[in-house]
This record gives sequence, C-alpha cells and structure tokens, in this order.
Amino acid sequence: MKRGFDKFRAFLRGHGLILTKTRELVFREIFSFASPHPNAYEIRDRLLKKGHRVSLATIYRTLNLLVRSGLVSSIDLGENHSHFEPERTRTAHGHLICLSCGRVREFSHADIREAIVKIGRAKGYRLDKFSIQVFGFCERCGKA
Amino acid sequence: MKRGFDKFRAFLRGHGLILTKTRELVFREIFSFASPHPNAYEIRDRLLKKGHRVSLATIYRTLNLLVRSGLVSSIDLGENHSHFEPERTRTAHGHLICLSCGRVREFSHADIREAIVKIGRAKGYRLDKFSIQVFGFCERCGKA
DNA sequence: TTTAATGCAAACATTTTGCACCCTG
DNA sequence: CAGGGTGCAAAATGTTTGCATTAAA
Repeated sequence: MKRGFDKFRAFLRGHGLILTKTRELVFREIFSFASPHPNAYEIRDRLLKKGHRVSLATIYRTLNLLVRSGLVSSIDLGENHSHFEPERTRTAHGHLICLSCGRVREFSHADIREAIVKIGRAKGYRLDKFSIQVFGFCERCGKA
Repeated sequence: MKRGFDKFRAFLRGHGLILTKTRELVFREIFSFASPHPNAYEIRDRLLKKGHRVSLATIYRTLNLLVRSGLVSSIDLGENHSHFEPERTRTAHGHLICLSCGRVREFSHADIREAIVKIGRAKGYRLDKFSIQVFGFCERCGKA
C-alpha cells in the first residue's frame, strides 16, 4: 500500500524520526498480509526466512510506532499476546475466533459500526476505534 | 447472586473439586461488583483490606476455574493485563474506554448482539461469547 | 559528524507451575 | 487418612528498556 507507506514516512518525519531499512522491512511484512494477524514473533520469523535478521526489540519498537501512527492496530485474539494488522477503517471488520482450532476469520459489519458510532455520540465520546471479538466453534470443530 | 454461586458449586463438584473458603471469597468479591472490572491484583487487595490474605497464585487459579465454568469472563480493556467480570448473557454489553483518563463505561447492545448471532450462524459457528471494546475520548477529556 | 536506530541482555509485568505443607471430607 | 488446595518462590511469557555499537542524513 503505497498510500500507507507514505503516511508512515510522514509520521516519522513529523516526529523527528528516520525511515530506516529495518522499519521499512517491518512495515512491508505487515502490509503484505502474508499472514493476516501476525504477532511480533511471527514477523521476526518471516523476516528471518527472507534473510533479514531483525531483533524482537526493534520489531516491538516499530510496531509501537505503527500503532501510534494509526497505521496498524493491535488486536486481542484471546491469546496471551498481541496480534497486529493494518488498520482498515473503510472495511470495518471483527474477528471470529474458533475456541477449538484457533482459526481466525474476519467478518464485516458496516451496520454494527454505525450502531457503535451512534452509541459513542450519545455518550459524548469522540471515538477512536473499536474492536469486536467473537468466540465460538467453527463448523469443523463444532461437530464434537 | 445465589444462582451463580450454586452453579459454581455444581461446576466444582462435577470436576471433582472442592468449594473452599478461599474460592468462595474470590467468587463473592467478583460478584459483589465493588469494582466493576477488577484485575487479579485488585481482587487480592480488596480481600486483603477485609482481612483475607489470599495469594495471587490462588486468585489466578480460581479465576481460571470461574472462566472455565462460564461464570466469569476475562476482558481486555487495552491494558497489558486481564480484567474480569461476572458473565451476564442477558444484559449484553460492551465497554467504552477513554484513552485519556482510562475510565470504563458500559453500554448495552441487544441489537448488536442479534447482528453478531446472525453472522455466526451464517458462517456455521456455534457461538460461545463475544466482546466489544470501543476506544475514544470521554466528554471531559475530549475537550483537549 | 551528529543524532537517532539497532542488537543484546537485563529488566519488567503478568500469569503459571513445582513443591512442601495444610486443610477438608 | 487421602486427595485436593494453598502459599511461596521460581519459572514462563510477552514486552520494554539501558547501553554500547552501528548506521543514516
């Protein structure tokens, strides 16, 4: 996503930070959607497989920058660590997590989004973002 | 909630476990709603103030039992640890979290609940539970 | 050349676990 | 008395940070 990358560069510049090779690698890995909701370790491993050795410390630091810039959001999939995904305001979506096999599917919810915006407005909040996690058993696992 | 307590006792019995004084204390603390979404440390401190010294290990062990029994749900409020609250299927609600002051308010969403159930059904999932977190700035903090 | 970025290891925070001892049925 | 429960301390995660070194403008 060229647009996103430019935004990242602008964010860095605006904060007196530099666009480095490493930051670009992390950015591109997330925005490649190679795995839809990677965690920090997955990002590290994927980069390593491509021959890029980036430390977890740097990955976390870059992830924090991306989250602060609004380009990436950190999501909770019911595990004990964070997952990350490109922020896509246009295509509002939630996550459907199978409690048995762990599979994560997305679902869109433009209608739900509207309902939430309305709720926020009614309570006087300036909304930033929201997330929805739905837990259950997928078709395959549900047979049990 | 008498009903809930009976359910806890039944769950324990059904798993060859015992209802002890300590487990009852943790259960009652959560269901007292003294603080609406306590984390493990808050539960420990509240019990301590009432003169009950319970170790964090036991609190976590009991919380896990309560979550497994379906009586309590673990929620993510955007901090780095879990919060817990009594499960209330009837009064479906989400959490509205202020990014500035951290205040957490609840909102009900019977309509959203229906939309989600419909989505789950369409995808062949047997739903267990879902959670919605909305982040923004509350009226007071939004002025800035 | 100057300032920030990186890797490493140590520090942190949260949660889990092993083990000796305690309680409960 | 037997089996699970508890506290303590140690281990296991996931994430952040201090510091010496490296790289970018």
